[in-house]
Amino acid sequence: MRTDTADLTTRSKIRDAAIDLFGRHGFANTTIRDIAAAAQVSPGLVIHHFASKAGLREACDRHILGISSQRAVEKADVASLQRMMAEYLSKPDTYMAETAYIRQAIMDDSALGDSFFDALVAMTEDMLEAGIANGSIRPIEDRRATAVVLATNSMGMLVLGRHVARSMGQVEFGVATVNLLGVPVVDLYTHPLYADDRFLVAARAAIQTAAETEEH
Amino acid sequence: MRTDTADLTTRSKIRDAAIDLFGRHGFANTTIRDIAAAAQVSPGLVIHHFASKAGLREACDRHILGISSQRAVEKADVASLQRMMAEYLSKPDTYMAETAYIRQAIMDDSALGDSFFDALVAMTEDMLEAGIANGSIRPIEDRRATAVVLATNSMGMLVLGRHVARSMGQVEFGVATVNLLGVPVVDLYTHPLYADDRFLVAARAAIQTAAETEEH
DNA sequence: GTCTATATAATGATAGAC
DNA sequence: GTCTATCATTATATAGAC
Repeated sequence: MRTDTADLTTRSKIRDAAIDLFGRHGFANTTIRDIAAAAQVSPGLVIHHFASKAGLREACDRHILGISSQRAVEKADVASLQRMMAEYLSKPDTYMAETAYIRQAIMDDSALGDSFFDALVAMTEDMLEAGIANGSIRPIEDRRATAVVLATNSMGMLVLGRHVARSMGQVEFGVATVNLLGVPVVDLYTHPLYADDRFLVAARAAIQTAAETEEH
Repeated sequence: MRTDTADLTTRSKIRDAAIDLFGRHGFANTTIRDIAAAAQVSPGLVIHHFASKAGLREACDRHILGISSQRAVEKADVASLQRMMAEYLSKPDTYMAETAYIRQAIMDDSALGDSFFDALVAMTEDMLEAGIANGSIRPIEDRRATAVVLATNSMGMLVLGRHVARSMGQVEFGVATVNLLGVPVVDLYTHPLYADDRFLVAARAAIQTAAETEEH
């Protein structure tokens, strides 16, 4: 029981087909002909509506940014993040194309990808501050850098989804993969990986040395 | 004082130019003409040596795989990994093209990218086992899944390097970025992020629920 | 708004001279 | 081995009919 694209305007039908194909195969590997075929219109009509392939991409970017920032209005705390995560995973069809498109935008040199990553870092930093304030998260020295690392870890899971799934013996990244990795991920943030601080001491020393070498 | 490409055969000069451009702009965004121009030869000669663009890519893949597996002969323990890391970071020019190429291979649907990621996971799992055995790493329940998560975190930093650098106010990912993030990364593996295990308990419960819903 | 037909450009690949 | 010239294909984009 899906609404599909029956009630959409032709313009948005083309745009949605483009989002789907750009997200699955990347911008460079997708042709206007592919998009026209998927939207069941002529190639000329695609240009008629969006002027150029670049214009079509911009329209896709704007649309994705719109529906996402609309969703980001919700509070950015851990609980709502988990709710969003669950929502995403429970309705793959709805969010799959959107997620894949964002993934490609982050891998390409795209302004949309930049703003998404930046937003994730900002959100992570806020959650860090809030968590430290309410005692659920340990006080962190370098909160900015830690937020960047945490955001990178999250986004890396999305970008590398194909590899992650394969490594866990799955055909594609999905609910099953998350069920396999969810606990190990949280476990790594709950119990230290290293038995003692020898690696941290070594890292501090290495960077100290690097800094001194830098300034002679 | 660089050796540059003066003493290389024309064939390898073309191949190196291809590795550079494929790594920087991706396979689909690089034309044979671009490569020919970079190698200062005619487009026809590129085809003469490699038969097709796909053939050229295979040659690049083989070459990268060759020099990397040659390097992987070295012991895969934490110390030599850190030495390799330092080596990479101290000689950017030498390894930059290679690293960028591997990064693209991992983002593309490429057999080379697959084997690299798989190798990283295997190496990580070995280091996990060894570290647990010698007491430097805490005993881990699901070692496979944890190795996948750790490998994803590492690889994510490489794939998302551009974003990481930008988030830390740098123009490109390099030694300076690593100096900023090295300690926070190791710190996260040394001290738990969460103050208690409430999130772990919640994650276990959520996955338990998901599993029960699955089987009704 | 939508289509067909076509112009124009870029690209991968071929052929043959040197 | 290397180049120039060219082909064949594919792509974006335009023009004009309906």
